[in-house]
Amino acid sequence: MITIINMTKTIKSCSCGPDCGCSSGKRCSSRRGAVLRALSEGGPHLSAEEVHRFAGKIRPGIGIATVYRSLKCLCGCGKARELKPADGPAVYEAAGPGPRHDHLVCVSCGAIVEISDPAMGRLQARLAARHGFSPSGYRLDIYGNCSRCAKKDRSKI
Amino acid sequence: MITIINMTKTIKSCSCGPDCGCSSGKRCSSRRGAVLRALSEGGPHLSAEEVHRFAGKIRPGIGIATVYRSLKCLCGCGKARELKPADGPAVYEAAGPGPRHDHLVCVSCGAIVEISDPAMGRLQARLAARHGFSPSGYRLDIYGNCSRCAKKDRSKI
DNA sequence: GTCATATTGATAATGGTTATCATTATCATA
DNA sequence: TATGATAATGATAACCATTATCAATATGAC
Repeated sequence: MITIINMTKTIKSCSCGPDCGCSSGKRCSSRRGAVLRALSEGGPHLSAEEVHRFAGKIRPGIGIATVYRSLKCLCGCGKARELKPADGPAVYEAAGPGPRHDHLVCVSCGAIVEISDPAMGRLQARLAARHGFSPSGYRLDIYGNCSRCAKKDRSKI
Repeated sequence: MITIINMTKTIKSCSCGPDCGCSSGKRCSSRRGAVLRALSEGGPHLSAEEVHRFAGKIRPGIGIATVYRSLKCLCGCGKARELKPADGPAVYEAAGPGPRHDHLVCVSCGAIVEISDPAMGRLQARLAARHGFSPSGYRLDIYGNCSRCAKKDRSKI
């Protein structure tokens, strides 16, 4: 099920900056702003739990349900992205208007390295077009061993 | 947490064919064989629940816990792959030795189209190498609207 | 200020997945 | 073939991330 953000209503004035998610036709909310700030300042990849902790420092008393709702809203309007690791809870990252990035995921130590390559965007668009698809986004995760873990493994043998 | 398949013990004889997952140093099991068969015959993308239903026809009485365990085992030894959609339960697909494929995911109707492109494998290897990564696999999901849903959207406007 | 309604926090409910445990099946060895 | 070690199994309880509910509150158009 895909949640379609309501676009029929537009806010005329906004007191919490242009980044709180309210530009998508929702009411302006200081909590959503706190969630977005937590997302962009708290680290590259935060679980909902971690976002909750961090947002609680910015806006004390914020509830975990609100964090989940805000994350969903922010993902819906493109200001955040959700990543689902093979195990553990979903993690989130702020998604600015800049170039998007992909992930190298180390299966040994769990490290996630963000990478960016323009060729990937081109290839993805080409693949989609070939199948009559109108792409809105993509996600590339490369699994393997990071250099440190690969070295560790070699020394064990 | 990564589950490392025990490789210290090797089975000398196997009565259920080379595809049951036991070649990874585990005991041979007819249920695991049934899960793998369900996976390859039941459809391109099955949830654990669906695998359970299908495997139950092959090997009646198989438990849901066994299905989860078998799926994990098969994923661990490369005979299956786990996909985590943005919502809903994880789905699984058989992963033969043939060329791997990527996914076009329609965000309107939920359809998943499998695509395959050798350029993707090359690009992925290049990206990993650039960061000292030893890649073991990757996953590319492209989100957007399939041709039918895109057409439907246009007719609405 | 007033009204309609989106948002919120607390918390119960949900549901996919995993852990537990007693029993059974598998396989190497004698 | 019998035996012992132990992996696999089924039933089900437990886990836990996420969602639904609901009454109270905050927001924004007028």
